[in-house]
Order: sequence, then C-alpha cells, then structure tokens
Amino acid sequence: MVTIKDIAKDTGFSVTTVSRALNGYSDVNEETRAIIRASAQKLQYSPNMLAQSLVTKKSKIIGLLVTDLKRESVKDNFVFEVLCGVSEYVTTVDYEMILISTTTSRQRNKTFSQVVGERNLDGVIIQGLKKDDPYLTEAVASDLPTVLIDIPIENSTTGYVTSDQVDSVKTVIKYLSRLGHKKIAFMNGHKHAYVSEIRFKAYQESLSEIGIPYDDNLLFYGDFEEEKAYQTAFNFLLARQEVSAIFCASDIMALGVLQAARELRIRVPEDLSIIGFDNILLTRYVSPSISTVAQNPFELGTVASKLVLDIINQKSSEHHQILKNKLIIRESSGPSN
Amino acid sequence: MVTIKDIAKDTGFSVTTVSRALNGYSDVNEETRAIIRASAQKLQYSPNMLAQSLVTKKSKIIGLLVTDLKRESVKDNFVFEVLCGVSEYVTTVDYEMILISTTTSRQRNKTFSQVVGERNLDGVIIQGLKKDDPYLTEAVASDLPTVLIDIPIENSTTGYVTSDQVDSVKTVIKYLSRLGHKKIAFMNGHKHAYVSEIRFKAYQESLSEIGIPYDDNLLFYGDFEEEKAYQTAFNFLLARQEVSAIFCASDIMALGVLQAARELRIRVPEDLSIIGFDNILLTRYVSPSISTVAQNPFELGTVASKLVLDIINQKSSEHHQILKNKLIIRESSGPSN
DNA sequence: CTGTTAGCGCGTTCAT
DNA sequence: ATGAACGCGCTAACAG
Repeated sequence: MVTIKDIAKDTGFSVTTVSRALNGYSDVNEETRAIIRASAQKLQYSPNMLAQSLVTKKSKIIGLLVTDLKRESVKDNFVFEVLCGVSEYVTTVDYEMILISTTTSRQRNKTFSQVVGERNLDGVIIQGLKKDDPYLTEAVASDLPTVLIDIPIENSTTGYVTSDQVDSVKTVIKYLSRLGHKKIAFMNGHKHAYVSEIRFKAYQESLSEIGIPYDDNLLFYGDFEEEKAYQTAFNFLLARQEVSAIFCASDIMALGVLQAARELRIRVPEDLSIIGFDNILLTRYVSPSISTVAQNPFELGTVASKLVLDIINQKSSEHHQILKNKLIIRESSGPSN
Repeated sequence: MVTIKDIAKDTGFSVTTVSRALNGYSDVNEETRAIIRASAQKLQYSPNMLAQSLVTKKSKIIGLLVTDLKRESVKDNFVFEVLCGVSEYVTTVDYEMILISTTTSRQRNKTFSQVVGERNLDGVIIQGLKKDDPYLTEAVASDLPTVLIDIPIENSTTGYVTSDQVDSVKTVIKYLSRLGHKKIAFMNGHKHAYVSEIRFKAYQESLSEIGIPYDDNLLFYGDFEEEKAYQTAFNFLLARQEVSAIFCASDIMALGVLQAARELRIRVPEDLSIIGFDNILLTRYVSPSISTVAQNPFELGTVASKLVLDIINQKSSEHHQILKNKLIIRESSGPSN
C-alpha cells in the first residue's frame, strides 16, 4: 500500500502539500503539483478510501438494499436488472455499490442506521422491502439520502422511482374490455407490497371507468410466486368459469396461471386471456407467449442511482421520477367469445 | 453516529476498555463487560467498520469482480446466480460483498492492487474475466486471497472453483454417439475464455475415445452470444448438411442455433440434435426444450465464497473445488437417422 | 483488570 | 505556497 506519506518522501514535500496537490486545491504551485502527480503515477498511488471516508464522512458507496436474495430469487431477473442498472450508473460517477440482502428478522438485530453507519454509506437504494419492514420506516425517517423503488414516499432526503402503475393497469383493462371481456379477474401479489395496493386500486378504478361493476370474487392472490399462483388459479378457474380474462400482477404468476389453464384444458387465449406484468424474459419464450406490461428495471436502477446522487449532491428538489411502461401484446390475449 | 467514546462516557470506563470488552478480550472483568454491553445496546452502538478496517487492515468485504455488467448481461442469469450465492454465503459469515464491474479498458486506468487497496478488500472472487485481462494476472501474482471461477489456477493465495467440464463434455459426446450420431459439431464460445479452451480439448478427446476422427470443419464459434450463434449456425447448417448434432458451449448459443434451424426448416431433434451448456431457465421453456449440461452457478458462488474465506483464515491448503454437472435430456436431442 | 499513549491514512485548520 | 499539528473511530502496545 503506497500512501501519501510515500509520495511525500519521494518528492520531499509534506503530506499536507501532497494531499492538497492531489485534491486539486488552488493554493499549490502548479509545478509542485506536477511533480507530485508524477510521483503518484509512478508509485501507482491510489487513495485509501477508508481513511478518506473516516475523515470526510463520505464513503462513495451506495447501498442497494434488497430482501433476502436467495436461491429462489434467481428466476426473477427483476432484481438483477435493477442491480445492473445501479452498478452501471454508479460506476460512471466513480461510486461503488454494495449489496445488502436483508430479511425482516435480520432487521430486528441491526437497525437501519447501524447498517448505514457501519460503512458510512452515502446513500441507499431500497428495492423489494415489505410495506411494514422496519428498515423502510427508519430509512424514510432518517436523513440519509434514500431512493425507494416502487414506493412513492418523498421528503427532503427521500425520493422514489417507479413506473406508471395506474396508467398501465388502466391500459390493460381497457384493452381487455375492447376485446369484449366482461369478467376480468385480477390476480394480485401479496399485501406486503405497495405495488399490490396501487395496482388493485387502479384495477377497481379502471373497471368503474368502463362501467363494469367491481366484483370481489374476481380478486385473488398469487403471492408473486409461480407455484402459489398455479394452485390458486387452478381452484379459481374451476370455480369461476365465467371469467374470460385474468390480469396478473406479475409475469411469474402469469406463468403459474398459464400452467393451471393448460392442465384444465382451458385454451389460451380462445377461452381465457392472460396478461402479465414485468415483461420478464420468459414471457417471450413460453407458448403461448404472454402479453404483458413491460417495465424497465434496468432503467429503474439507473434512475434510482441518479436520484440518490442528486440528493447527495443536493441538486434539484424533485426527488422522484416515473417511468413509462408499455403494453406488449403477444399470444396469450385475444377477443372474448 | 454513536462511538465507543460515547459508551466510555456513558459507563465511565476508558475507550480502550470499551473496545476490549466489546471485542471479547478475556482480560476484562465480566461485570464491566456486562455494563459496557448494556450501554452499547442502549445507545444502539455499532462499530464503525471504516475505522476498524483502517487499523486492523481487514475490511470484511469481499469483492466480486465481473466483466462489464451492462444492459445486455441481463439475459444470462449465470452471473446473477453466482452473485446470489456469494451474497448469501458472505452474509452468513458477517462479511459484505461489493460488486466491481470492470472492462478491459478500465483495467488500464487502475491496477488490481489499487482497486483492492482502496477499500482494503479482504478477498476477491473473479468471474468472467478474459484470459488475457490484466487483472487476472495481477490477481494471481498478488498475495490477496483470490478465488477464480472456472479458471483453474492455484497457489498459496489463489484458488478456484469450477465444474467438471471435461467430464460433462465427454458425457454429452458419448450420449450423442450412443444415439447414433457420427457428425457431431461443436459450437464453442470465444477464445478469450478458459472454459472454451478446456471444452474444446475435451471435445477432441471424447471423439477420439469413441473412435470418431476430429474434423476441423465441425468446429465453429458463437462468441457466447445468441445473435452471433444464430448467424454462424445459419451458414454452418447450410454448408454442412451432414451434421446431425451440435453441441453448444452455452445455452444462449443453443438458442441461436435453434432459431437458425427453425428458419432453415431443419427439424429438431429429428434432423438435428442440439445440446446446450448451463441449464439456464429458458432451456426449459422454449420449444423444443433444450437438452443441456446443468451447472449450478449459485453453488459456484457459495463455494467460491467459502474458499476465499478459507484462504483468508488460512484454513486448509487445498483451495479448489470441482462441482458435478449433470446432463439433462429434454426435447432437443434424439436418435440420429 | 484498567488506563495512557500511539498510530492506521487521510483532510483540515492554523500558522508561516 | 507550504508545513506542523490535530482528529476522524478504532485497536494495540505498554504500563500500572
């Protein structure tokens, strides 16, 4: 490890001067700066961020906080895409990303401030925490620059990025309605997620806008899991044969519904239209391919990063951004008959 | 930020005693330790890892070094699975993972030691670097605990984890041979990857073991990319109609080959058997589903983490591990006719 | 058993 | 324009 001390020794200047020269202070002779720079280059000096952080209180590290990233998470590249987005943006501005995978139980052992304080994180991006997770409340209450993904809360140090959930849902429902569907079921995720809440409300609104009465019996939950979606859809489809379309709050669940339909010999899209949400890779490859609302998680990641850095650098005051989604029509949806 | 100083003030002991009490030193009165612990709990103290690292020279951070994680990387969850594995293991032993995404060009601006030194990384896991990437050489030469994924180099501070590439290839070739295939082509990745080298050699060996002469014309490259694979396969299949089976060094490429076959109206598996490598999610969902060699990248990740920590803690001396793969037969392969 | 002193590598007054 | 001295939060050597 070569330190500024080494450079000081090498050049004959004091560590102070070296520090200032390297940090671009104006009160240093350009000639000495050149000498010091050359020496740094020669010795392959690189600042010790730890020491730097310790004194400046800035770590140049952004934490990406996600819920329990485990073996099963793999199927869902949503998180991965967000991560890639964050990683890419953060790299361009010379920050580092640290991945923090937590669970509700682990949040009881260590507070949010502790996690953040331990490594002097400059900012945090939160993805996938449950509505009532302790860290969420703490993060919002704290004055640490925080950006939430898909949770619309904003204050002076908290921002969020999400996509136009309401609009997307309405687009889907109207699309189905135009195809003649009257009995449009909605498979939601679970109640711990903000998006579930929002999408549900949007579903209700959309129906009322097109004059279809909301029916509680057409709402059911798939927990954002393929297996769970499969099971509940199986029973649901048996019981409610009048349903001609199911809108799923995630593609993973749509996959499960598709499977259930297949086993019940319900033809898709002739007898049942299925529409998903997310546009995960698989939707394009399964047969029939699945119509879905395309989100752009990668962009969610880059924008989130941009927003945290804005908050950190106290740039604008608007700390939220809403991305556009797009309905992609594939084989799994068609006219009602 | 509450520091040991605060605890010292709160309890009346010196910072040293606090430090020692909290770090479990034996030379401290159990009673005072209890007092100090209680105070720490009360104040929600959490050690500042930066300061700790600065003096102990240990950061409890493992770097995961990957090549340029960008938008396009998303299709290939291999990296993501490895990452999940690393993240999970590392969390259990109270370490943190930092993701470092680099490119060949960026490696010229900053040396490996600089990257590592900046944050006092305790160890590094390397995945996907090219054979001639500077960081690879530097990492192996350095004395920083390093574990390479799929690159079999070992020394006192370098280990590796990979899967039984040779065995897998042989299994595939023998399987195809048993099905009556004589003209078995091999689509390799690109020459920058170690695995390409190894798999190619294994391909040659397997052929000779079953008495089929190696034919240079049956080897071609798909660069580990779907599009590239599609294009080269298209031309290849046109030119070499005698080929009855193609073994691809990655599923992504198998996807491309499948597409080419489809467009050329070559039936799979009747006219052409296709076998991939990796067992990515899609192989199960496309039609026909793709036979492939199943790797377990998640485990690659956990084992890699375990190995780095072994090296860090100077546990055993064997710093490599080879995982088993498994040939999964699906619809894309069948008897030659 | 406990406190004092020193120092990790760096940025930052405050003199000069 | 430059340097000496101090402190960030912490651990480690040495006394006592």
